[in-house]
Amino acid sequence: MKAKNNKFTETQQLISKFANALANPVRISILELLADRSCCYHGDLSAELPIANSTLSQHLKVLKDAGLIQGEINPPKTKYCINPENWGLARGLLTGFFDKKIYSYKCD
Amino acid sequence: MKAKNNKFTETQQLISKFANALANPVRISILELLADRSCCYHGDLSAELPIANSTLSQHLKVLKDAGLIQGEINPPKTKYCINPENWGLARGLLTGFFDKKIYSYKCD
DNA sequence: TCATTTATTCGTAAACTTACGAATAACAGA
DNA sequence: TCTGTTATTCGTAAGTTTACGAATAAATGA
Repeated sequence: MKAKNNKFTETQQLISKFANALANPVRISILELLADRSCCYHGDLSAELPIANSTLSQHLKVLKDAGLIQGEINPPKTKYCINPENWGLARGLLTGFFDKKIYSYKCD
Repeated sequence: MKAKNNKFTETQQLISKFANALANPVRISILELLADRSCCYHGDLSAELPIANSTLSQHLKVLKDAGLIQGEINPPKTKYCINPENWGLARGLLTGFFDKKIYSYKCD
């Protein structure tokens, strides 16, 4: 079945959704800081990153909408962490995508 | 050293660059079709994908600029294929990114 | 109650993305 | 040379992203 008829598979859409969340160096930094737990709070991240607070909130929203992180609001602070289930899903999908066999590497 | 001072590392920028190339389901489809060699030419891809030729050219350009594919022009046809070196680089970077240890999964 | 701290939302501007059809280019073959 | 085939580039429109500062919200502590 052609992509033309079905548009795109669920997997293709998920891969592109996760890739989109990773498609910005600020967000890569955020994920690294959260992953190694050197930051947990918005304020911690803000101190490390070269962007305004409001911009940071936007990036956190993108990551949250993609499901890669979760936030726990305890005003006036918000604690963030990696969402382990979706992190694993993203890893599996991306790994699977890149591990596919590439036939006939060279244009010939 | 803080990201704030250095802006971003080379690796962070590379990861986001590759992720950006993957951040669209059309481009995921293109890469899958090229990877399993069911398509090689612009025309083959065009027959499979629900977009105009000119839009396909744009997506191919994004993938080429990211280094994930290469094209060989033999007018009036153009043959495309995966760029194996950069494909391997992207796989390594993305895999490395996701394989990092996640400390203390849960917000607590 | 009022001020402080922390983070988000709002308003806005600039840049980028995605899409299309029309125009163009580049060669093969009649 | 003229025509047909294939793909790219151009021009354009609509929508999205990224960025900032100002305004707002939500609790704590004075």
